[in-house]
Amino acid sequence: MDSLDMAGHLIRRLHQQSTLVFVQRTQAAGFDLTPIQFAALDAIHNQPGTDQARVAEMIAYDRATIGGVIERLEQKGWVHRVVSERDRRARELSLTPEGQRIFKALVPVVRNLQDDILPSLGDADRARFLKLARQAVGQ
Amino acid sequence: MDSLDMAGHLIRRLHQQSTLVFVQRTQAAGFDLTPIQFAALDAIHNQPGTDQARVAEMIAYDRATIGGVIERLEQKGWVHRVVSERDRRARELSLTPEGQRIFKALVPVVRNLQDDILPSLGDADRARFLKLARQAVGQ
DNA sequence: TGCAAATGATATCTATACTTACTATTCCTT
DNA sequence: AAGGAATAGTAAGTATAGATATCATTTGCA
Repeated sequence: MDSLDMAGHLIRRLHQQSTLVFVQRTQAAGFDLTPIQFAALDAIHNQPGTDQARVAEMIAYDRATIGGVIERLEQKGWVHRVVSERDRRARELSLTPEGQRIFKALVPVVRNLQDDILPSLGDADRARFLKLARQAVGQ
Repeated sequence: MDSLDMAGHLIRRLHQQSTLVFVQRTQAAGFDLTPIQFAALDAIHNQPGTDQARVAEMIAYDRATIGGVIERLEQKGWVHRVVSERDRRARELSLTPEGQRIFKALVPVVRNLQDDILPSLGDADRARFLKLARQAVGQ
């Protein structure tokens, strides 16, 4: 029995590889952010005015951790956070002009690094893998 | 462009799912440990007398974090850690009798939960996915 | 043989990631 | 309209995860 050959371990390795490639490639392009920060930017870009709980839902994240992620995006000056008038519990999120600019510049970089996350798979195998992955996460 | 449909994000979701299933299923069986703690136990079981740097290598982990993982296993009383006589920088690791017992009891539990990590894939698709994953991590 | 390079481990720092508990606010039902 | 349930967010705690720096020890080479 080899625990290193099981689903759990293989997926952990993939995640490791994925995060590493994301950070290295975006840094090489002159940016400083993590994959989850990008996912949050993307969610806010698609749904301006949304709140943290909605962002967490969209990117399949927990409510507790998203606060810190958004806070770091706010500190970078990419995200604006204001208390909602509709619901004073909630904070409405939007990209700042700087955030808009950064996000637009990031999109092609992030798109291009996807293939490098699975470098030892050919195009057909990669497409096959992604299709199965999509199915596995129920999407 | 939908960042949620890209390789990086799908892999993060898989990792999330994988960790959740591992913890839930092992807890249901009466154990309290994380996937990485199990991987470390497995490595030490396979190579008794090895040191932390070797364990980190075996399970593709970084040297800095493995110290904490092993320390928690030591606190649980599952791993014994002694300064090596060959090389006083290194600490030789081995499973305690309790650790041996726990590991043996864990093996079937961990093996059985693997399929639940990818529940929406049929047997054939799961095998296909794992083969591609193995290839992707260069194994 | 001496000393620089390499190695094992720890410490520190940042950032996920999730759980539980708590506060503030809103919703819903009677 | 009142009050309990539900929801948004934060706080605290534990555990990865990795980068970088430091310390002790060992190795290898001039």
